[in-house]
Amino acid sequence: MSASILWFRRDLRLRDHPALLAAAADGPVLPLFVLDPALWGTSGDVRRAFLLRTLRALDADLRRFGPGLVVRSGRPESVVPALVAEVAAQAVHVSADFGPYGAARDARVEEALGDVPLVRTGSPYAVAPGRVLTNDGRPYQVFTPFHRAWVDHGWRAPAESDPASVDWVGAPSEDLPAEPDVSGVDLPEAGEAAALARWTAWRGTPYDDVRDRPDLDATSRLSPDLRWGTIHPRTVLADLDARNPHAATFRKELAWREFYAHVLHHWPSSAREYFRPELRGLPYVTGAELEHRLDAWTQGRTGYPIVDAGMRQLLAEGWMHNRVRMIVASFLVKDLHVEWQHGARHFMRHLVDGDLASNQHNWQWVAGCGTDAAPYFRIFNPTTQGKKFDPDGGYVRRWVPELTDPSVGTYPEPIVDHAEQRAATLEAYQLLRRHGG
DNA sequence: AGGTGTTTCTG
DNA sequence: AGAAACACC
Repeated sequence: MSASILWFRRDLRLRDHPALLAAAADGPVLPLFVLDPALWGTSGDVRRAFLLRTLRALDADLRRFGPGLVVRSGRPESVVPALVAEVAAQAVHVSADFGPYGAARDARVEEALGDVPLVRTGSPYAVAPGRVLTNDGRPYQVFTPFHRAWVDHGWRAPAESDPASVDWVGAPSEDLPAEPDVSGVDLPEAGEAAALARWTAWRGTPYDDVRDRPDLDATSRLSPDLRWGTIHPRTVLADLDARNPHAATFRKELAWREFYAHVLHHWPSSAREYFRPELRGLPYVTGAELEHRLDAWTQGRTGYPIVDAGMRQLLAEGWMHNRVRMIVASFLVKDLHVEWQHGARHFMRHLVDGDLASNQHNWQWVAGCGTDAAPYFRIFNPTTQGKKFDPDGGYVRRWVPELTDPSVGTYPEPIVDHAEQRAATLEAYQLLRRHGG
C-alpha cells in the first residue's frame, strides 16, 4: 500500500486543499500533526487548551472518514526523517504547509524529506508569502503599495474539497498531551465546523464603523481560526464584496495579516530583532524595575482602566480586542519604557490567535521600529483612547468591576503619570536623533 | 492605526 | 465657544 503523508505543520485545515485531493488520488493519506515543542513550551494553559481542542476537533473530523490520525511531537526538521524512515516504503507524497518562517527554514525541511516527493498544499494565506513583489522584484516594506499589489495579484477561489473523498489511514492520536485545567476560561468552540459557523453568522454584520469599539465586541473573532487554519482566508475572501465598505475594510485587515507574513518571510530575523535598529538605544528599564512593571501590566493593575481591562481580558479569554491591543502595547513601550519583545512574548504565551508574524510585527509597529511603523512620537493617550472607543465605559466596567463596586477590591493608583512619561519618551527620542543613536 | 498646543474659521 | 486646520513632536 502506498500512502501520502499529510503533514500539518502550522496550518491544520482540511478544506481548500486541491493538492491534497490530487495526492489522495494516488493512495491513502496519513495525516501527521506536528506539535512543535518550542510552540508548546512557550504557550500558556489557555493557548494550549485551545490548540488541543482544535486538534481534537480535527481528529474527530478525520475519524468520520477513516481510522484516525497520527500525532507526533518534535521539531519538523527532526520528526520528518523519523517519519520517513517509518513509512518510506509506502510514502508517495509528503504534503507540507509552509509558514512565513523564511526560505532557509523551508529549504531545511525539503532537505530532510530527501527523495520523498513533496506535495505543496499551499500556505494559509490567500497569496503565499514571497509572491507579491515590486516591479523590480523586491519585497514591499510599506503596507499601502503592498495592499494594492496584493489585490492586483489576486487569488483563486476556494477548492470544492470534500474530506469524505479522502481515504485516511493512520493510528489514533493517543499521544496527545492532556488538556490543562482552564475551567472558568471563556474559550471559543474549536474546529472547522465551529469556524465556518462563526464566519457565516458574523459576515454581513456592521464592521467598518464599529470595529474599534471593544464595548460593542463587533469584530469577527475569526483570528484563532485563521491562525490555526480551521478556516482559510480564501474561503472568507470569496464571501466578501469589496464594493461594500464593511467588506472592503475587513479585507484590508486580512491583507495586514498577509503583509506581515510576507515581511517575516523576507526578513525572518525580524521576529526577534528590531526591523529598524535605531530605537534599540532608547533607555528601557531592566532588572527589578522591569519585573515590577511587567507584573503590573500583565496582571492588569496599572491604574489605567482601559489598559487593565485589556490585560485582564487576555488572561480570561486568551484574546483581546485589537484596538485595546494597540493601547496596552503603546502603554508598555512608551509609558512604562519596557522593550517590545517582553510584551510580544506575553501576548504569544496567552493569545489563542497568537501568530508570530502578526504579533511581532504589530508590536514593532507600535514601538516604531518595524516596517511601515508608526512614527515613534505617536503615543497613545490611554485616557483619551478609553473615552473615544469605550465611550460608555461598558468594556472597562466588565473587566475592572472594582471601579464601580468597591466591594470587589481596591483599584490601584496609576503606576506612572502618562503626561510625564510621554514627555520623557519624546525627550529620549529627540536625544537619540540628535546623537544618531 | 496619535496627541497636543496654537491658530483660524464659523455660527 | 467650539470646531476645524495646522505644525510639531
